[in-house]
Amino acid sequence: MSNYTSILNNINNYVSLSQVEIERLTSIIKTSKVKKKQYIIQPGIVCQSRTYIVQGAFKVFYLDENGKEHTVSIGVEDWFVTDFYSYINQTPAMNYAEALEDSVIMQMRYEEIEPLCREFHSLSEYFRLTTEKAFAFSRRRVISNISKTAEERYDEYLEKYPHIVNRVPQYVLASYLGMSPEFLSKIRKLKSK
Amino acid sequence: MSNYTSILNNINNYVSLSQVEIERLTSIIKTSKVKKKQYIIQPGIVCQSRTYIVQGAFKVFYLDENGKEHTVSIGVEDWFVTDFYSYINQTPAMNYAEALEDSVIMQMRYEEIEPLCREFHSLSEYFRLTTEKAFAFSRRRVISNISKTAEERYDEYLEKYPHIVNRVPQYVLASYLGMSPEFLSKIRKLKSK
DNA sequence: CAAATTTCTTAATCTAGTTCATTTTTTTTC
DNA sequence: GAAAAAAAATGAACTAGATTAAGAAATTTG
Repeated sequence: MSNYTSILNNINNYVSLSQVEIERLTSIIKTSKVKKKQYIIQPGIVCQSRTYIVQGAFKVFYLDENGKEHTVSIGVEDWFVTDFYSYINQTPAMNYAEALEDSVIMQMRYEEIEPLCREFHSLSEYFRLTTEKAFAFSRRRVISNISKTAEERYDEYLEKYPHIVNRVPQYVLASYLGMSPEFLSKIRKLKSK
Repeated sequence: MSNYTSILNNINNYVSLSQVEIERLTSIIKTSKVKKKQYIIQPGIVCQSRTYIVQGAFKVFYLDENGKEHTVSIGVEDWFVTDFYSYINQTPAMNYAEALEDSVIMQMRYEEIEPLCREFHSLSEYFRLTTEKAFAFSRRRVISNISKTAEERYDEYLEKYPHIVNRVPQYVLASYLGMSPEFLSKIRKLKSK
């Protein structure tokens, strides 16, 4: 039933897998459909899998002591959604991951994919290279957060992810960018003039 | 002359290297002493190496259009200092990395360590696992930045890195935490009462 | 160890961005 | 497709934190 084209193409951008590796990898991948508003990660529960988005969109967020929502990340097709802290330490998650649209995901469980990384060098390389990229990207976000104004952060996002801006609710984007939804609304109004 | 104990111990926390792997790795490691205030990374120049801190401390920062300094990261013994974005893409760096103390570092050049990662599975695993950890940590910092007050961020740092707080200039820490030095001074005064 | 330089403190003023409350618009649901 | 629910807009009042400026303390350097 499953079509692995999309994830295998992604992997192929970084390393090449042998036929055996492909078979072993796809054998542990579990494909599923997730309805909008459904959670795939929840606080208190260990994040068991690396989740690749085949189709759809997700937000990762957490609720602070005041019940206020903070968007940690936004992901669409061809991205991974994971509560990394929970996943690598195999400790209960702090965050939710919620489908923003009806989605299709492919999941690899920790107990299966980690041994596979230890077994297959190229798989290890794939995750090394992609995580290095994600890390570099995260650093850039930190830099924006500590040194740019709200408007500059919005502009930056607009330029970098024009295809995502209008796909997620505005309050989710505002929270991702570290500002109130009212303020983002104000910024947008200013721009539209 | 060089003593590799420290970096090899670090690696040993994640994977075990064979004698051959150790020899090949140490053969490409270049040890050097860096005087306080010296730069090991500079804007416009490609970040050529992964740099491991054997002894000392570094700050990574960049200067914005107004010449204002923003601390991207602070590193001490047993940490890596790298402008990751520049390193992985082998494009000119945006940041400076400057020694905060007289330091001893071990460097592995991109052209040498990357092939070694492709050759040796355990080395690839080592960098995969440590980068995953660094990434999870960076995510946490993003969360703090978007959802916590300046005081909460300081408290968090104080709890997490009590040994670093008094080792770096206060204005560097303030900038790392995304606040003005004056405001950090105010927070500290409040606490001391 | 004195002079120079760098870092830290303090206080007054200012502003980018928040909060709160209400209304309008859009989306979802039955 | 009407009613309910969720999201967005608007504006007024407020505040966390920035900026500026000047003096005090600490550190570095010859």
